[in-house]
Amino acid sequence: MANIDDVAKLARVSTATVSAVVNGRDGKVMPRTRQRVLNAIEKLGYRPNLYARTLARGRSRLLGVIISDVMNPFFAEVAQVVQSEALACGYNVLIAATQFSVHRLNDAVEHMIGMRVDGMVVITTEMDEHTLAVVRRRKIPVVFEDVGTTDETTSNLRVDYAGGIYRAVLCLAELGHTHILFAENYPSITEKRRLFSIQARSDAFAAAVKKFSNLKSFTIARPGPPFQAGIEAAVTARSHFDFTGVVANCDPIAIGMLRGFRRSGKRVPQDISLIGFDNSAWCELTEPPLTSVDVSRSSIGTAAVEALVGMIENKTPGTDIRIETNLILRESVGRAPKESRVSSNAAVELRP
Amino acid sequence: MANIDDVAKLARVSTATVSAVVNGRDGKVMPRTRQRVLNAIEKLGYRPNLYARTLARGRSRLLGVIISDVMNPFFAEVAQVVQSEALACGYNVLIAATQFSVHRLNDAVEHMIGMRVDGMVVITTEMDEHTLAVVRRRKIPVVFEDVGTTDETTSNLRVDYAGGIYRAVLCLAELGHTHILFAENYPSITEKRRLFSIQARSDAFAAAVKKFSNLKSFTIARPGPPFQAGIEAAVTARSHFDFTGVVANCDPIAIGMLRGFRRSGKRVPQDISLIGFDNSAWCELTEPPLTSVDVSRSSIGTAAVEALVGMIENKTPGTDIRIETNLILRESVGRAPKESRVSSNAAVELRP
DNA sequence: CTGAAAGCGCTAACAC
DNA sequence: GTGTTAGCGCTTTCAG
Repeated sequence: MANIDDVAKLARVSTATVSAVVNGRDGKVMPRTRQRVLNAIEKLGYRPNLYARTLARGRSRLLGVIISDVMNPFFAEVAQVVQSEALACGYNVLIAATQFSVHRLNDAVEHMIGMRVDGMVVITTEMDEHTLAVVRRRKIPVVFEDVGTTDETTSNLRVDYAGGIYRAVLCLAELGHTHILFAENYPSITEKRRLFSIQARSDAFAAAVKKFSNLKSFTIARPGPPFQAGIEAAVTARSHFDFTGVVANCDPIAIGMLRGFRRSGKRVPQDISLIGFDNSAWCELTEPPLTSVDVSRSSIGTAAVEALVGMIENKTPGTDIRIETNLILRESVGRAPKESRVSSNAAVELRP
Repeated sequence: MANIDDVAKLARVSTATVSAVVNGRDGKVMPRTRQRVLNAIEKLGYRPNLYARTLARGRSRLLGVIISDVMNPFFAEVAQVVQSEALACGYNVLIAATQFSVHRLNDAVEHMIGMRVDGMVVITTEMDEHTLAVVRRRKIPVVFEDVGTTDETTSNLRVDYAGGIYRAVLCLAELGHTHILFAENYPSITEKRRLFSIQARSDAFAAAVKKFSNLKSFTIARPGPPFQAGIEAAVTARSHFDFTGVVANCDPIAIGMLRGFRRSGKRVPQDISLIGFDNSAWCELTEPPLTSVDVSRSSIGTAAVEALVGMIENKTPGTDIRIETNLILRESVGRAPKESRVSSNAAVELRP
């Protein structure tokens, strides 16, 4: 493949001139010369080698974004927004997915360091102290989501789970619901530990309910993938608890519950009001469309890039960045029905 | 940031030795020396500069994949599969999204050339002759989807739309449906041109129906985004055509129709059987779950990488690669109802 | 305005 | 086994 020397030779100029033309530092190049260079480039199909360029420049203007899974629309959208935002700031973006493996997280980080990224944003469900330490030590500006510490080169996105869940509960309360169920899942029978962001929602629910004196609350947790867990939760919960409002800790659970309720003859929203979490694209497609708590992916993306660029270019120290949440009203919520159902507290897996 | 010289100095060896250690060319390095080098690396936090490495090696072992949109699960999954498949073959992968813009397609291609990718797979809805020519001229191995030509360095993925649609029609016919509707959308009132892959499905439907002597078929096309178009199509179609089976040209349309039918009091599958196209994740979540034609994303990914690696490493000439499609049965299809509805052929936008 | 030349950090012969 | 060194292709002073 043709290189800068070939072009220089063909245009009968030096490589410096070619470089100037290629990088738009005109002004310093006579139009005639410039044209000769351009012709040579065209003729040879010359394209600068970006490795050589980056090496020579000593600066990558590259941002790394590490997410858990490209196929998850949440992560995909965040990556997307980071990318276009970064582009606007003159940075290119390198995307890596960990597939939820700590090992691949580590690989990704090492790769980004090798690529000399100027900064990175890590929005993953998994996290590794060691990996984190490596980044810290190098003082590479980095933005995490919901990770504890903050320092000179690390910022933190804090999603306002509490606010979102509170709004969901408030909404139900205002519609007259007094008995509210929180539905969640956990990985499997043997693995009950959950991600921080998932746990945070549980905690937020407990906290939200406390603020209302007249609310009775229940929690049901089922093992397995969220959609299945949701179906099961809907069926199980109805025979154990007395409730008319439900907050699910993610949309797939809510969608599963929608199916569970329908199959057991309960109508949403006439009999039961249902609220999901994440405001994913699915919410629009369900029947009825699902009310859900929105975590702005675009806020996450823009906030991350803003923080990153600040740390990179102005040495701004890392900060906590609050990410707002909002309740998006759709048709899955309605006034609480008049009559109440029989209550009974048998043994189901539930959380305090 | 520490470089190879720093490490060499600290370990009191030459850079060649450091390089040998870093690249696992042990055998040629005494364990003692090796250890010294490793210590130095650890102490300095040394990580090889990938740009310098690639430049020196003269080979990127990089594959580029260009898709239209990361947020679309179809593209995301293809990218995903290509990535892991490539990794298995010892290639890294660079992903770029065009957001359906020809301009960005071009940028992406230029960037990949700059990165000296060994080959690329381009699965986009948009396409540009000029861009294509640039790649051809450079003889960079490339895999396209549903693009006309094939040559020494370009292969083609051909999705078997005809087979998939045929199976859908066959399925309905076998269940006793004799009046079948094909539902599709087009960008907008002013822009009726559609993507090749979309048009191919229309054509496939027409062809499939011809194979059955007893089938009566209709087509309805509505402008706008598929989900909305689907809702509208369901409502409109029922007042104009007499049908019991529907094939939609993509899942969102089918999901929209599901809503449209429900709202107009028709039950799926009791009154109407409905089949989507793409077998997206949504199909599992609808009520009832949607029967759909599956285009194997993993086949696309693996086939693409296989073809690419063949062209790169063995100079295999480009070929056409057939991608199979399958009908995935779920609950949105059932036997045709006994009675038929009144028919009337008023003026709706339809396609031959 | 243009050219010569010194790196950027690493690899891979080729010596020793 | 280990060191020396000549590139890889581009950018960027610094002269002219």
